[in-house]
Amino acid sequence: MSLTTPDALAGGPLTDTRRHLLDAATDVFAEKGFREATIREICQRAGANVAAVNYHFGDKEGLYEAVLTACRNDHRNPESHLAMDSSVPPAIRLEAYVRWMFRRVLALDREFPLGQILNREMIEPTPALSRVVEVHIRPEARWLGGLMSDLLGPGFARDELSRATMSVVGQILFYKHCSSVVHFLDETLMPRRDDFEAHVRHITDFTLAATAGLRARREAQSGGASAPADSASPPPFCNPNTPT
Amino acid sequence: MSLTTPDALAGGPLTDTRRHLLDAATDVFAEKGFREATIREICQRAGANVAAVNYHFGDKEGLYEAVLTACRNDHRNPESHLAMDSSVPPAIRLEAYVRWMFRRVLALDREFPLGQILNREMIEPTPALSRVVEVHIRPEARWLGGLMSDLLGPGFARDELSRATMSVVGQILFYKHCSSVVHFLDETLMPRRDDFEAHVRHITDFTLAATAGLRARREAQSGGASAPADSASPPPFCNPNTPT
DNA sequence: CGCTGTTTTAAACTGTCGTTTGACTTTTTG
DNA sequence: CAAAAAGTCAAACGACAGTTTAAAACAGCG
Repeated sequence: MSLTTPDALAGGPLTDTRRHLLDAATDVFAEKGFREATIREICQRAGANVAAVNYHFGDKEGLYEAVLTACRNDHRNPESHLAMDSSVPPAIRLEAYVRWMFRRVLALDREFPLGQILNREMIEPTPALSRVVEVHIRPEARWLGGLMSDLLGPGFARDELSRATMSVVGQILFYKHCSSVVHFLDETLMPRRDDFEAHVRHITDFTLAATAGLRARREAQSGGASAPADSASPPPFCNPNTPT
Repeated sequence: MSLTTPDALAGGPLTDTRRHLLDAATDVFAEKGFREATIREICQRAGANVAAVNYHFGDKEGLYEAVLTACRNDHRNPESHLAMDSSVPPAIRLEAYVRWMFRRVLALDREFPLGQILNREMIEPTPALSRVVEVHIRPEARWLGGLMSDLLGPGFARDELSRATMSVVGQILFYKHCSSVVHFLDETLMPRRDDFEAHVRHITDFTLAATAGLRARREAQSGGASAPADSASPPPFCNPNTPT
């Protein structure tokens, strides 16, 4: 299996064509997904030969993995910092998170293609799904689960917490995964730059109203009854292979 | 352009091979989507020759459209009737609708492939998207918008109503569009037959708590202020081309 | 039976995409 | 400087998918 390729799997030196290929591949994979992206288009955008991908990265999958390795999540975003700041009230953190994720999902910031690649990976998973989940999705899901726990208060089981978390991201991802249908139904329904904040406020308010209502009901129910041992149950979205 | 095909666009007589092709194509399109479905597999399942599709339906798109024409929505479902019954309280109708849509989305009933085809059409639209939206999606969206209006009460503008409606279907569709990620994150989170009702109840409760909270806030706000002319604004998800 | 129109069939055609090849050029290095 | 290694390039290969073709099989009917 020792091919002529120099360092197909390792990072290797970032020569010019390597960089150009990585940049072009990042854009094309984000725009079209792994399957619909063609090596020919990537090489054309990179100004390289068709054989360059196989030479530098082994094959198409190797290039895709290299793109995933090169992409870093956008944690320098101020919304991200606000959402992560545990000294901020949960309602404010939720709004900051919704705004942050919504921006990434809708690709309102052009210079951040990882969000698009993650979306593609959800709809049409590739062999790199496990890495994508462990590196990018699971940490964020666990964090959001903690925030939802703060909003809902005690007395909720692990799966109830998980479902509430998924209700939040479901509202956001809907606009990405169903964008063609939404656009066709009524193009004014699709978030634009001028009404983006109204969408953020709706999803935040909808979620806050829901959690407040569920919390009030749970507190009224467990007024005298014994609450389930929630603090003993593991937090949601744990890695089952990492028993930490 | 007069080909040798008998009645490529019209329905034509339902000979044996036609029926077998339609049945096989329905299954394959539902399982793999338009793009990944291959004519060769459809013909193999139908026990027909590869040229049969082009002879009977013109091309792959013609077969797809014929499948869409042959598929009818499942309005004989008891949950559908309960949801549509305007004499039933809105909260009950919402729960019935969530159960109905969830079952279609998750394909818990094997004998109803249209739901899968609709899902594929959202993620990867084909030229048949406009027909699919007008025939199947828009009527249901408008109906659900009316139900959300009942839940939210007066005083909500058209786009607020639309966003609330999309918050509901977003929660449901999430499990379909992100099934691979959810399965990988924690396979116990994916709805199964034994905890399906718990998911239905969560989405229903989450939505009911949200609408109740938003309604209470709106009623408190517009205690003395003038409410916007909501009854004059058109209902959500109207067809902009049909000014009825 | 023989003719006609319809349906079926095996095979080939066309285009695309990932990959490989072998010659050529550039860079590194002893 | 010259040999070796690394990189580039045009061209082709092999697989696959949608479509077409032309001959064969079949049906109805005088």
